[in-house]
Amino acid sequence: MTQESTNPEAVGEAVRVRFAPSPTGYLHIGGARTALFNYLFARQCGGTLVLRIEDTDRERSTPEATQAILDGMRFLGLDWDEGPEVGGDYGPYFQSERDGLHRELVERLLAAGKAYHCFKTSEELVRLREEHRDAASFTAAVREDLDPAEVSSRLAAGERATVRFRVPEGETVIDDLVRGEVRVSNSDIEDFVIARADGSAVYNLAVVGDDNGMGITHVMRGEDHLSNTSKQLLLFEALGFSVPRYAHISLILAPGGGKLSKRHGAVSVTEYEEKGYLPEAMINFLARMGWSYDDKEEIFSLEDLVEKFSLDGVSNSGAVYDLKKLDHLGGHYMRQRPLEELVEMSLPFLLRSEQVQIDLEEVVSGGGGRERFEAIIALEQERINRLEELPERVGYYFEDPEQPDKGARKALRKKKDSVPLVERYGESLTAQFPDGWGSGDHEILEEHVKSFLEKEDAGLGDLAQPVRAVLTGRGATPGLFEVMAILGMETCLRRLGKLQEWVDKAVS
RNA sequence: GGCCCCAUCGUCUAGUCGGGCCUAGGACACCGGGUUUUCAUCCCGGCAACUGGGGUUCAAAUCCCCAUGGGGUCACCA
Repeated sequence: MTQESTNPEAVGEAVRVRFAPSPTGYLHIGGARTALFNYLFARQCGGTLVLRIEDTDRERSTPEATQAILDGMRFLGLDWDEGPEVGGDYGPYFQSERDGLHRELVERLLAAGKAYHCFKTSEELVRLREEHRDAASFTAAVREDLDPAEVSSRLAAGERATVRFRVPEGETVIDDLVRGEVRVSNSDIEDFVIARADGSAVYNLAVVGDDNGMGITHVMRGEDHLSNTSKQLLLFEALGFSVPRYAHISLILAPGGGKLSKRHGAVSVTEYEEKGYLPEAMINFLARMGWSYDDKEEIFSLEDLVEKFSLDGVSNSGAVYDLKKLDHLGGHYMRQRPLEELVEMSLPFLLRSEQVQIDLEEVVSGGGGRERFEAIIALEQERINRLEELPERVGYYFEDPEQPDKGARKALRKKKDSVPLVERYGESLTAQFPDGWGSGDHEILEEHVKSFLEKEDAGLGDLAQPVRAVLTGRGATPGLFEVMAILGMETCLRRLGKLQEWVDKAVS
């Protein structure tokens, strides 16, 4: 078994790969990873990424799903060279529009005697399957050498017939780029249907026709297609087409093991987008599921991946996805993003929230509200993993907290004797800052508190803990003085005034 | 059930092709500790794996076989 290099030079032709989702739902994270791998492979070797929509399941395919898939790809930053909305020389790129092409192929196979009409009704087929457990005997039962004249007369009489491929004897070998040689005895492959009674092509034939028609050189797809591959190979040979290279990627498994489904939470790229995960985090996460570079690096940008991706690094065992890891990457990239961009991205998440009042106009126009808003985001930037976390964390900047949370109550109980100290602190603030302070003045506040505590001969903990609790209603927040700076003096003093009341409540 | 794929820490994985450098490396999670006004970040440390059994060999996580386990697939769906 020779595992050639995945280097396109060794292949001797321009690489053309495809991502071929069927638009029956949103872009699944497994599909997204397949798309990513195809994208990386194409970009790395200067090849072409084709996006083909396999919408031949008329019952389940929807335009909405197609749109969702395109949106998902764009969110991730995976652009395609040929396909919907961009066109190309190998179109059409919707499989349903290639029906004529597929029918021609069926005719060719029929004419060459490599396929035949099957008049068995579905009831008969159900029975045959029960009687014939294995492919070989099923084929023997279903395959009948009808007289051509009889076939045409029955067809002319309006009898319904599918077209089946006549599977030849022998063995089919898949030379898979990640799995090596996979051998399947043809006797394990039944004479499968390639055209429905209405003449339209069934999946395997359509794929072969399209992959060939689109000049695809490498087919990279999920392992669930491995069993289709032998059938497709048979078709390629029967049609005299040159066979593409194959690479079957292992599936992404649900946390408990097993196939990923809606039960396991978010499985569509759209859902992750809505949760506010950054696309670069998704890309990094997806790439590391089933692919690795070495024994050190974990962080990869899309650009890094284009450079470093290799089929050699693709593992052949299934990968259970771990949301904790995604969160970690989410936080990492959150801290990498320029503040300006985060501000823009945060807005939609915050505008949705009722407890956050943002003067959108002012933020967008860059007025004082903008400065304040940026300061808030800057503080949260290093603490969140996804944008969705924002609204519930920043409520206290916009409304006085009504209740202390658990951590705040604990702080209030522990420092209940600090009430007089805090009262004097409030007075000191008033005296020191007659005109208040700006949202970026935390250093001044910190200096002031130091000298205040020195005079009082008290520790910062005794003051900061209860102050944080009554100012924010929380036991944990960003640095107290940063928060106070943004809150402004008026708000701080007003909330500080409630300390005794809050302590009483917390203690009782 | 038939056929096919797979098998290293809880999870993602390096190492497996070209046996010795592996007393099995990294990351996430978890548990300690440090920094800090709390949280987060960051830093240090710890826990934790070659599925089992046979071979081959001076030597096996690495090669072979079997078992077991997991996954996929068996439509006039894609």
